[in-house]
Amino acid sequence: MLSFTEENYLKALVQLTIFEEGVTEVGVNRLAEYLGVKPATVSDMVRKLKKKALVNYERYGKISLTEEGRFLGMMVIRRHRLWETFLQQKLDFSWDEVHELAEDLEHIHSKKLINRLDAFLDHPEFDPHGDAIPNREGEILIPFRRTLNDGESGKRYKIIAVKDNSSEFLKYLDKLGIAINDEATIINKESFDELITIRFNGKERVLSPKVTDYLFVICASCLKAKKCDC
Amino acid sequence: MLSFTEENYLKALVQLTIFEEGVTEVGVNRLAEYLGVKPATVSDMVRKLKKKALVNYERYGKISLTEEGRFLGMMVIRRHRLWETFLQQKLDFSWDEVHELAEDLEHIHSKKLINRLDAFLDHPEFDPHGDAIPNREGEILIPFRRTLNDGESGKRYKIIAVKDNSSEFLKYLDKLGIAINDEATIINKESFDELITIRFNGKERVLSPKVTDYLFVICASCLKAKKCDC
DNA sequence: GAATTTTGTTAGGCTAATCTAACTTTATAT
DNA sequence: ATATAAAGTTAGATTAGCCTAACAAAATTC
Ligand SMILES: [Mn+2]
Ligand SMILES: [Mn+2]
Ligand SMILES: [Mn+2]
Ligand SMILES: [Mn+2]
Repeated sequence: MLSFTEENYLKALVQLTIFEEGVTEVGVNRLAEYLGVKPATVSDMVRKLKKKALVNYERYGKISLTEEGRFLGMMVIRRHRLWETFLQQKLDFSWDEVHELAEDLEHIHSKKLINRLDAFLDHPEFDPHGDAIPNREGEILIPFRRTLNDGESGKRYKIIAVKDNSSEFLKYLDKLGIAINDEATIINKESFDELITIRFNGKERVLSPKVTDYLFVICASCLKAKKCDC
Repeated sequence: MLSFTEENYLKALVQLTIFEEGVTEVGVNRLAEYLGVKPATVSDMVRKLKKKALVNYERYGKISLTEEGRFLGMMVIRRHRLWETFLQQKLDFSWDEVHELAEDLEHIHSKKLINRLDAFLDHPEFDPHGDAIPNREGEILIPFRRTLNDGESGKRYKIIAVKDNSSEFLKYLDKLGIAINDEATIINKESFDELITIRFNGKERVLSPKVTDYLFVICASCLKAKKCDC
């Protein structure tokens, strides 16, 4: 059985080497920074995870997940996102509150519990932040995700997920009236300061890159494909 | 903030000094036995809890809870019993499965979460084992509880709670067809081997003291009083 | 009231997860 | 191709929670 801490290392590795576009391995320093610990600590832990066959790693080399490590990391994320969905849908928490609570709940291990929870929620596909929920095999839909900042003027986009789950960011979106599944048209793109003006639900808003860089979108014409290369 | 372990010590102390009839303090050995650790370990931990003003204790003396310690211990039990109720009512777990899972869930700290859960469940009074759920002030109904083994032949009793939450015991009750809130009449009490025969719901069962000692009852004539001295 | 048993404490050690400080290896830039 | 910078490792310390073994105090028994 994995400890709390070991699970958090695996989860971090999934985030950094699978969800991060085009990266399949990370260094000790990057992982340490991500987890908020010192490189020395990661150095030790990674040796331990290697002994358990959860990561690939050689002295002074890069770290990547093994099949088993990837699966276990995905399970942590599955639990996290299912609990977030439960908290929002059944206990009426707002989307900026659920992440914190799920950080603890994700470490409750029972397989049966999490599958019952999944059924109770009617097998949700996405969590409150628009992130896909891995299935019980650890498989997940990882779409090519572009941000609103990459969008073109005049085109229409659907907001499918947020890249930042922090309470501050999510509350700001609430204030702007922006929510997952909203469709917005870019009516202006200022190249000087990267300000983007969008129109949606009859409203008009000016957004800075601090927002547009953290909103994942799909262009309206690719909606069915759940993938957008155009 | 209390650790997992500290919370388990406080919970154990509530069980031993508040729920156990007529006991207000315990020794190091008893607590160690209850928690499944060595006395030396308890000796250390109790000094730590005293420094945090959660227990009253002097070297070579008995251990009891302070006001604060009692409250925090009660909160652990409140969370435990609310989660048990959730698991049974919403996720369809059976009463012999919920205790194990609640052992982990009880350590999730958010006050808001537990109060939302309470509301979601419609403020239940009792958990799946018939145990009263402490309210948010840490208050609890502690009825005078007698077991079926103390009952008299010919009288009618309602089964209100079980004293043992183990899966084995609860499954045996399922097999006998005995459930919380059943009403049964004692039709025979054998003084030689303490076997008790009851009739309930048209069935008749012979019970050993291993069962009758672990079923809390109230006599049918005192049902409204929720307390039974007769 | 002394001997024995029970109960509780202390000293010293272990493991997991963290740190700091000193060091080594690898990468980058002249 | 060196020098410098960046990345990674190691040694030694700390804290929480546990252990065993030796000891001390308190309670019981004779
Ligand atoms: Mn989250
Ligand atoms: Mn999420
Ligand atoms: Mn229980
Ligand atoms: Mn219970």
